[in-house]
Amino acid sequence: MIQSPRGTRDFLPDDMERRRFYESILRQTAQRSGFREIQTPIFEEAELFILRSGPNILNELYAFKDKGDRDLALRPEMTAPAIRAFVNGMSNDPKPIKIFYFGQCFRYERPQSGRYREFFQFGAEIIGAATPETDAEVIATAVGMIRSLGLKEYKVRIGHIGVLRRKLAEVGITAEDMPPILQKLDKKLYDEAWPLMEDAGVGREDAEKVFDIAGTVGGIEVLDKVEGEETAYLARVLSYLSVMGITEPEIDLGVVRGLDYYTGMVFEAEAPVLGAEKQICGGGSYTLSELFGGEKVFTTGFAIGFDRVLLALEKEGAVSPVKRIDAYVIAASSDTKLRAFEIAGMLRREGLSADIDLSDRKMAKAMKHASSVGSVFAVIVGNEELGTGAVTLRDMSSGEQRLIKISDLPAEIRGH
RNA sequence: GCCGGGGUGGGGUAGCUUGGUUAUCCUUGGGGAUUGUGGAUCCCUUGACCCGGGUUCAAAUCUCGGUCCCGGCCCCA
Repeated sequence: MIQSPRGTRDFLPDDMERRRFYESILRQTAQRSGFREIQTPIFEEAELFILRSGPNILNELYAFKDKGDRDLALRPEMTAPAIRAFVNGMSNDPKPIKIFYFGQCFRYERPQSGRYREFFQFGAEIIGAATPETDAEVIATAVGMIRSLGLKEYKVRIGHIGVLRRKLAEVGITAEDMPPILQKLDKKLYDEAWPLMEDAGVGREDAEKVFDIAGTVGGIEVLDKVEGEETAYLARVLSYLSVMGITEPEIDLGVVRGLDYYTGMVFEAEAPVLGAEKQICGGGSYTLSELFGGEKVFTTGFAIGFDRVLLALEKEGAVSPVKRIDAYVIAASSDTKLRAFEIAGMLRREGLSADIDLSDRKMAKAMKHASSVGSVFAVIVGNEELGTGAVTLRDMSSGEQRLIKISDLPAEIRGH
């Protein structure tokens, strides 16, 4: 037996129905805010991702050479492809540009709860604007999505990449020393950040001030405690969010995000029901286009980990509606089979979903099948009824059945 | 890359410690009891020890390696 490759999954009909249901919620939510969908290739030149994330990501990339000796890679994320597509094909579109995308990404990592080698991301970007309004719009969209999916428990934290960086620079940390320190501060591991800072020549008193900022968490009022244009900016973002009814985000000035192309506001969302891999959404404002040969354009965007959100919803006991077919057509005897197929074809042309017995089963078996595939009605095509131009329509949940003229059948089924 | 727990029909499981008859039970699938009516019951039936090496007269059971799954660390664009 051949199994699906490590870290990948088959999505069977029940899974797919559920996934498509939530996908369409995400699409509708994005469209409601004026975002339009794009689709980019599943593989790209490996260079694209190296430009974005540095050469180290090659280790976690599904990279390969094609027959033309091109260095390609399955996409590990979709922000870089989206910005590449913008540079290539949308750079002269009226700004700001609002786009969204959904699709699978691939990372060569150790699978664990909520982490797969093939996983699905939903993301959105606003390209060509750098204002508190833009950032608020993006956060509002992200939160709107999480809400419309029906997730009950989640946390949203908003920070600003500039606050900590400026403070660290002020106390004498060089740009090269900053990343490992920021990483510790992001996790609020001050004990581990301190030795690094000490080595870089920072005094204890200055370090405490840095920890203070990294630990600034709470409502809009905590912004008053930290001076600077960044906190004033965040206050404006929050006020826009507030009037749109988005009140759940907290301020967390310790939010750092991994990469240094972020330029300002950053935010994250997590679902506590998930274990170690609980982050469900991440985003912020950045510039990337200049790396890909375009002009520098400010962008704010986010990506939602679709699989994780679904996992969280499942843990919360959310149920998605089950799709049913309208009618299962059953020939009462073999000499009415042609008429049964004729009726099934007619129902389908009328836009109804109709299934029909394909093997020579007895009626009881066919009825059982109709029941197990979740058909709303059974249409019994037998000689007795056909004589008067009618069939028997059976409501599968109540068991009631009536004689219905074939010409009235679509209306009867639709009217249910 | 590291640590721990696992893998028995399509799904869920018993058996494994203490090696030994035809590998248990539930469910699902197929057929029948029911000759024009499903969800109940009964009967029949298909179907499994992750892969490979080792120990042994004998391995689902012990052992080693691989592989995959689950949880965690690291990482997380």
